[in-house]
Amino acid sequence: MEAETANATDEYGIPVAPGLPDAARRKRQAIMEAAAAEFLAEGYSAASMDSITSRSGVSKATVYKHFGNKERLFLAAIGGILRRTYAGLEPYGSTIAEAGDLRGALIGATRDWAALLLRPDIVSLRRLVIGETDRFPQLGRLWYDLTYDMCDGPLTEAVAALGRSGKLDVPDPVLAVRQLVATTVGVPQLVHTFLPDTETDPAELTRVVTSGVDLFLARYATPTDCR
Amino acid sequence: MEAETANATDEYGIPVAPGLPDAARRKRQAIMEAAAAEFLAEGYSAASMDSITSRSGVSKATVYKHFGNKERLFLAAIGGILRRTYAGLEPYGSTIAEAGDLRGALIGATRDWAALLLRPDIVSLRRLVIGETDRFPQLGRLWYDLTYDMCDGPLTEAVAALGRSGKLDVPDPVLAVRQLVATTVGVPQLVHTFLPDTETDPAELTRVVTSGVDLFLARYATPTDCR
DNA sequence: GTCTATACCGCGATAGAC
DNA sequence: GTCTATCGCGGTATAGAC
Repeated sequence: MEAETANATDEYGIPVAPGLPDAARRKRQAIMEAAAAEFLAEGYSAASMDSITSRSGVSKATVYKHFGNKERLFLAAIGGILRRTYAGLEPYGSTIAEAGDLRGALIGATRDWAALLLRPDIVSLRRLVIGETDRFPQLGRLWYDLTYDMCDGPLTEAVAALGRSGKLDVPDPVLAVRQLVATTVGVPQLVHTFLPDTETDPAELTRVVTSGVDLFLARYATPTDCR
Repeated sequence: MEAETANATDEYGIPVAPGLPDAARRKRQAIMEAAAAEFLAEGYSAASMDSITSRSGVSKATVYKHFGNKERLFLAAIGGILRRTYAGLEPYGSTIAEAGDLRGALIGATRDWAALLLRPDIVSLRRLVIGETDRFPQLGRLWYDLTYDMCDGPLTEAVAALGRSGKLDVPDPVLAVRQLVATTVGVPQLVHTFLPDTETDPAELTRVVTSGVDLFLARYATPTDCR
């Protein structure tokens, strides 16, 4: 049996910090930040615990006291970044069901969401999670769930509500939202995923997202007139 | 200056085999296959040259004679798989412009393309390429170009032709095809990317792809009647 | 809890005989 | 071209003093 300090995990199997003295907490935080930078730059296997140690300014033994081994440090660092990235966000779609201008609201929400996912640091984080999904399925599941909770879920809720009130004609709200996200966010994201130096300027992003929303509405909007 | 045998590359910077004796070619092939299996299972950094050596049944020195170093072996093995995977395929979309049943042709083409990209070995290969794109941008570029040449390019050609002949109303054929691919292939692909043990049965795939094609046609098909 | 010093191993790559 | 044997480095993880 090992010390519980190094073994507490959440429902994804990602390490969490129990109650600790203040000085220890600050060091733990420094280690996590150094680890995140190293893992993002090098990937899991190529990252070195020595490098993380010197980046964080503590000794190697301290790193191992806190996290036990490299795998747990990886999960704590990347899982932490993931959580922090999404923690400050307003769930998208929460205001869409009540919006007077549905088309404008959809464009705004998907553009914001796309702008976040196209940020270079998020693109790199996403590449890392995808690349390590075979070894660390918890991270893939965490990414998927966070994305669902912050984006697809609320949007599905809103689309279903609009369906009930007759403003949209959506036989399958879940699928419809996945299509909406794919035609808006997914289109530029595919390029950024494979071509590292791609940049999408805001005007082009707006154009793509707008076209995607119009595609969505052409199929799912309730016909209002016919001339 | 090193021997040219170990340094010939194609336009992506991926090693290619020059003219070699037959026995050497067979060993080279065995090394490439062992390397592909090892890299796919372990990723680049965690893969071991010793393991590749013993898998392939030749000595380590022979591996280095043929490929020079680990990076070049990785590029040759993964680039080779990529090329071989796509080499036997009929480019999608080539028959779409002339098809009598446009909707059926689009459903067939996107379903076939999706079925290929959802194969577990292709999903793993894609994860590997994405995960190593920062370190090996040639592979990301190669994947992107192959995908374009086999799928998006021909489809764009067909859609543009259908636009010229008045059967579709597409102001931007390039964007329209990216949207079509996103709503069909991209929707199930996203799940498979992050959740390793996902399976999509053929009926569900057909349902998703059909819905995506109908979404596409709702916006871009030329209106025929209005009741 | 934190440090320094180190054990121990597997890695990529090479030398030299054949 | 191919082999066996080995080098030297950097990896994760730990022991023991404070």
